[in-house]
Amino acid sequence: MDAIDQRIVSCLVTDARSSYAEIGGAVGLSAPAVKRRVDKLLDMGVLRGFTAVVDPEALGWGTEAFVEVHCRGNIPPSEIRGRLEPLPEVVAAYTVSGAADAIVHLRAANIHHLETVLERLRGLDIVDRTISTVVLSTLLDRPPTPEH
Amino acid sequence: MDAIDQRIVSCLVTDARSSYAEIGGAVGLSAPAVKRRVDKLLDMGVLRGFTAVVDPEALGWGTEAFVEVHCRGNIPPSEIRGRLEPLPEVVAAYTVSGAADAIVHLRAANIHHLETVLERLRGLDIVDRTISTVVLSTLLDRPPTPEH
DNA sequence: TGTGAAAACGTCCTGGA
DNA sequence: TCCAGGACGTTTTCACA
Repeated sequence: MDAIDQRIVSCLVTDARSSYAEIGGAVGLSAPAVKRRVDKLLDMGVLRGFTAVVDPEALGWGTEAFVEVHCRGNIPPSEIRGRLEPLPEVVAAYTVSGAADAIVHLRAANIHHLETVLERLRGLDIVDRTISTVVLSTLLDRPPTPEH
Repeated sequence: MDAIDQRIVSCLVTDARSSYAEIGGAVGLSAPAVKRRVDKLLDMGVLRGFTAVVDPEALGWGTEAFVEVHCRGNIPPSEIRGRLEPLPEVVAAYTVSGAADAIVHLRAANIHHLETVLERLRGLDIVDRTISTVVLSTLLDRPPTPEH
């Protein structure tokens, strides 16, 4: 993972469908050399894959919320994960420091759908109570880059 | 935006570097037909682009936090955005309902780096106070899919 | 790591349902 | 209007130096 690898990752984060020749031109390497490095980065797990960036609004996921989840008793993270994974509206979830056991990032079609999801979340027997924060607008959303 | 478009988007979310022929095989269309639909989806803004999924740990961004930001007085969202955008450690930011003016998602190299970033955040003249929640582990992290 | 060749792919254009 | 098929230039992907 040297400086050239970092620049290759930057290129792919900017556009995952750019050709090896293009990337090579940007970093000063031939296309096969770039491919070998990309394969290695995938193998090492630095690159996990390539995905399309979609507009959630256009797909009918216009409403977002962050939910602090407080669990009953001592629930291991794997248990929380197992309960959240079947809910398609959960796009991300974290265990956190502080009073809450987890922060859950939800995406729903609208406020009504969000309410239904929150009810299902509260209905889980591991969940004691939840504190919801509805997202009004997204100010910023960008992928992490290799350079600081 | 019909059922075939949704499946094309799903394919691209799963692997943004798959070929048009591969996608065509999955959805029952020829490669040129898939390309035309992808071009249209890009044009409509449903697809915003294609990016590499990187492992933040591998890039030296091992520490994450969510920060509730409370501003002084009435600050418009565009002003908040403008102040957060220059900070590379801010990976996402939202205006939200409730007492806080914004929720900021931070990524830092380590706890010490995180502390520095929090200080810079608190140093902004628009910021009154902040409440930080450090992420201990990521339970789930997945892109939004077209189907419910 | 770069070079070169073969196979696969992207990207047009044209005909047909 | 939207799709399949074909042609041509490009890219991927290998072997070898």
